[in-house]
Amino acid sequence: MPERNKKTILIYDTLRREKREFKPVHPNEVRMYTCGPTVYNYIHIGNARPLIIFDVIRRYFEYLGYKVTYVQNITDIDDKIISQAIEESTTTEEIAKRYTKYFQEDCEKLGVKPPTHAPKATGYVEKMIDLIKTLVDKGYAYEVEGNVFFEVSEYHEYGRLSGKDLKQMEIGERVDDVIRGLKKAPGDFTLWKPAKPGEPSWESPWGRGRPGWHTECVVMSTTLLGKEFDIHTGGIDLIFPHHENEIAQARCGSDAPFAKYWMHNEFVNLKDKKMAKSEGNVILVRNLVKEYRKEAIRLLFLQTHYRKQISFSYEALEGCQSLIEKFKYYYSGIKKQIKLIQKNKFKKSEHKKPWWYNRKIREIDKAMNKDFNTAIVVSIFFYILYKTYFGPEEFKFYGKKLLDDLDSFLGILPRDEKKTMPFEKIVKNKINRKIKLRDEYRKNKDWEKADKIRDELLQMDIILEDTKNGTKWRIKL
RNA sequence: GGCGACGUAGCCAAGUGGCUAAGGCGGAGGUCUGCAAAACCUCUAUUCAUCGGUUCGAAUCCGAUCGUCGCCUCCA
Repeated sequence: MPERNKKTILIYDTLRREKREFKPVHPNEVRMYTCGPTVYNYIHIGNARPLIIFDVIRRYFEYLGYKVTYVQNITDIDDKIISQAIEESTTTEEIAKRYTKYFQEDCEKLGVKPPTHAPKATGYVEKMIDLIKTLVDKGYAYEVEGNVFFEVSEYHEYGRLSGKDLKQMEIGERVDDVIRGLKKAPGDFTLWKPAKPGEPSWESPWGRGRPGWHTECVVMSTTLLGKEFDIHTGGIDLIFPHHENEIAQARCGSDAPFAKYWMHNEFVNLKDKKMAKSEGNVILVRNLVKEYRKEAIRLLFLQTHYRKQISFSYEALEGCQSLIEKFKYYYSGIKKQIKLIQKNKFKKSEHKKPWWYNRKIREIDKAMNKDFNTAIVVSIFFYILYKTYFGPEEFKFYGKKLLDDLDSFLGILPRDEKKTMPFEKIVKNKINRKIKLRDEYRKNKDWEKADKIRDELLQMDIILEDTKNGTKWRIKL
């Protein structure tokens, strides 16, 4: 595919605070790492934003012809998992296993392509211990009573990513007083912590314990993607301390450059407050996908640039939903049109590229290559859809091709539903019987009874449309 | 207290120095229809939070003011 614009992609890099030209570490390859979930709970639509936006960016690179290796970790050992296990009176393994499954199901329901690798933290503990050992040996970390802390003042670039000056910072209130007493400086962060009796733990030079919060991402990203890889992504809240601490460990642990570009998405707000488990104002993906199509949810996020806050509202989502309904109408219309003209007079060779074909490709590239402006791409998508549907016959084929190409990374085109399930056949017959009955009433101009049937079906989310070719029905999306 | 982002129609949102300020949702009117639904056509910001400044020219640059949000603490 298009060699065309590979060299001109601009990515806003959080580290440098500017848009930088994307130059892959390995030619024609993109290696990306995203911080995945801690699996102790269901994900909400705030979590869905990075999943969707980085899925689109990943697929855009693939669309351009890059070989993409995409790694997203699963944090399956953590304080929150332990407390959730206690709450549900079960094991941490059980909790992690269950919520990993739920997470992957939710991703699928959002149309997110599975990552190339989905490593689990518990599979990399040995390597984490190695890294921590190295950091201790090099003098960047110190051990106190079974804890190992990273000594932030030893790394002179600490604070560069987040733009923080350690001296100006207020140190968190919630840090355990005991832990605080052990640290040399309040900003030092935990690399290894001793396990309490009954907690999952691993043997280490500092006694039985488990790794801190930030080491796993360093180890897994560099193991699977190399000491230097292209893009590291995550939510804006991860900049500090998580990503800052990753950089510190990676750079001090080896002379590796680590991630070349840092991308961060802005938040989803609900009533002007960020959506977060800690705020208690979450809307779960699990519930949302029952009512709304995944294409609508994706569209909602793609209509806004990823570095801008989104204020979530059902009103906006409803709007996306009805737009998806339109997409379906146009797209299946185009497919029917093509079938028809191919059956009649057209041969494949007679299909022509529309006059706007190359222009639109250029516009798409321009928008995407300028730090992934998906909002513009979506508007171009409308244009192509309308132009193809209403345009002349010879343009239909290439118009559709362009739509398919675009949708290979947007994922907003509703495809045909899955094959009919047996029980659906029964339902269909029932609906058809009702429609037949209603037709009788309509013939006799018994509008009251006819409308009653229509209302009944509407109650079941069945919308009737009286057309010249008889009554058609469709399911309310 | 330190650092950062944002404020464009009823709503979502693009545009960041120069053609009449994209696009979508919603709304209004029309065509069609038994009435609807769907579809199609038309309309829907003299103005970009406010006030100053720079400029031949600003939503776009600079300054001030007001407002909203985020990070500094587990969080996408």
